Amino acid sequence: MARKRDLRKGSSDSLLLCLIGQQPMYGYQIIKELLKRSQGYFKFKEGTLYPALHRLERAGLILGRWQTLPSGRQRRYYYITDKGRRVLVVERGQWQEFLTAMNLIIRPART
Amino acid sequence: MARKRDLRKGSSDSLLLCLIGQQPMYGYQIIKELLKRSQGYFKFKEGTLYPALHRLERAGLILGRWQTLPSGRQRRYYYITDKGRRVLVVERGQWQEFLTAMNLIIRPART
DNA sequence: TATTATACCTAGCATTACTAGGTATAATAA
DNA sequence: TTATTATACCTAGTAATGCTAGGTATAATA
Repeated sequence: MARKRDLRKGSSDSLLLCLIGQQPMYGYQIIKELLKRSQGYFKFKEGTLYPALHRLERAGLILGRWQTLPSGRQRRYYYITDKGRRVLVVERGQWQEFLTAMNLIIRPART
Repeated sequence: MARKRDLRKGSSDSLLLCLIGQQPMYGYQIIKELLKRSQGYFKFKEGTLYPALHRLERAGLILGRWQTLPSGRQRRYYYITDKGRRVLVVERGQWQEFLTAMNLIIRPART
C-alpha cells in the first residue's frame, strides 16, 4: 500500500496552484520550496511536477513565460491567471468540505 | 478537473478501514453509513467500494464472512483484523502528517 | 405487475504519481 | 584538467484507483 503517494493524489494540482498564487515560480524552484515549506514532507518528483504544470497551463489556470538569466540559463516562470484565482477559491472550499467529511467519519461525535 | 473524485484517492481505503474498525459492516451498509455520517458528502459507488474491500481483505486488514439472514438473503460482513488495527494507527499518523504539511503550504505563517 | 430497494460482483476507462530515462549548462571538487 | 554536483527542463511508460456501465438475484412496495 503506497499510502503517502496516494494521499497526494488530487491535492497536488491545488497545492501547486496555491503556491504559484502566492508568488510566480519556476519548476525547479517549486520543488525546493515545497520541500522547505513542508519541512521535508513534500518531495515532488520531476515526473510529477512538470506534467502537472503543463496540465494547469493547458487548463488556463497558470501561464508560463520563459525568462533568460544573465548567465544565459533558461527558466520557465509560471504565473497564476484570473481564472486560476477563481478556481483556487473554489478548490479551497472543496478542500474544507473534504476535511469536514473526513473528520465526521474519523472522529465521530460521541453520543 | 474531477477534483472531488481525486481528493478521495488514497483516503478511501483508510476511511473504510476506520469505519469497519468502529463496527463490523457489510458493503451496502457501508455506502449508506458513509453517506449518512458525512452528511451527504461521501457517495461511494459500488465500483469503488467492492474492489476496495477486496483489496483490504487481500492485504489481510479486514476479514469477510458471509452471513445468511432469516429471509435467506446473503450479506458479507467485514471485520477488522489485528493487522488492520495496527495499520490503522499508522495511517492515522500519516493522515495527520499530510494535513500538517498541507497547512504549511496553504496557510503559511506570516513573517 | 412493475418498480424500487437491497445486496453482491466485475471489465474496462480515465486520471495521476512515479520510475527511469533524456538534454544541457554552471559551479565546485578532486 | 576532469569529474561530480547542482541547476533546469522534458517525456514515455507503469502502477494504482475511482468511476462508468454493465451484470445477477431477492424482497418489499406501488
